[in-house]
Amino acid sequence: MKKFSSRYSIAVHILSLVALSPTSCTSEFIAESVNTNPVIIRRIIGMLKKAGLVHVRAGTGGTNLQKGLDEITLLDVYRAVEVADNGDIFNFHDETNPKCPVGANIESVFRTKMLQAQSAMEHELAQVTLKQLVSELKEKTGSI
Amino acid sequence: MKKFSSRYSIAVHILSLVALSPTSCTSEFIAESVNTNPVIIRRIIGMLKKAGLVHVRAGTGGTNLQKGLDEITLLDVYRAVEVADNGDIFNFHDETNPKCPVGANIESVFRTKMLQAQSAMEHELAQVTLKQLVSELKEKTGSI
DNA sequence: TATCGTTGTAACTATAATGATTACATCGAG
DNA sequence: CTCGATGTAATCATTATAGTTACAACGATA
Repeated sequence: MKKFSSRYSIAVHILSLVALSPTSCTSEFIAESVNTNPVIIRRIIGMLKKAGLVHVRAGTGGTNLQKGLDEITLLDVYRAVEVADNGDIFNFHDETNPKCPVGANIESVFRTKMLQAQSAMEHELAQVTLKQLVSELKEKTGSI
Repeated sequence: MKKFSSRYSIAVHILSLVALSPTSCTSEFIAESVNTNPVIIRRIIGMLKKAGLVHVRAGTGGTNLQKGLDEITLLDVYRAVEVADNGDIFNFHDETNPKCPVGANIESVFRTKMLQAQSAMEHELAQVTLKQLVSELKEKTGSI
């Protein structure tokens, strides 16, 4: 089955690194920690920038948080890099047969349930701030 | 972003149709309601069969529920047609740099949060039985 | 037993998202 | 002006999905 892209985990990685790093974070530097290509990093940073989560110094280089660590939740990051047009994570088979009573009405009934499930997931993501995450990260690493 | 496949909505459609239809449901018949190819239907029915949700009469044709309507939840259907190997819906960027304190530990911290979010979603799906869904469907259609 | 409709699958195609990479224009401090 | 960094387009390989054709196997029944 298709999962969420790894963009999300990379985005969280980037933000954690930016939060913890005393030095300026270039895409090259971040790419080394993530172990991927700098362009991948720049693309994701572009999304985070568009969402107002980070500020990037073009030309001279370097990324910084634009909000406090406790003002950014995992839901914010999720929405910045994963969410499609309408935000739904479930697909529906369009164009069911309108002549069939089931085909004509199943989608709206099913969609309601799916939106509830998605809300539950997003609610959970909204509970976790980057501050918490980074704090747990610090515990794991001892200190940085 | 990539969403869940429409297999899930088709699977629910199939089960609702089988539950409501007084006549035997062939893949041809179901395909007409869903408005797709019979092979698509047979493929999904194959997954539902493997999960023990339906019984199929090969040769003579026709699909029936193998459990009571109130014994099948949306989570059961979800797992039958959508769940990958380990069941996780989130991807992680593997092979982060182990020399970087963040790269070495971010995944395990992040994964914990993601599994909580996924659990919340699945818990919501587990609350809805096909019986409820079909009952709401009946209300919508007046009667079938 | 032979027939006929149905299921179960394999094989193939088109489409789309992802992740990686190269290339290059643009930015901005020194 | 120069140099390093960002922003972004273009390309490629890989993978999942959805649809389609084709056909073997099944099983009731005439």
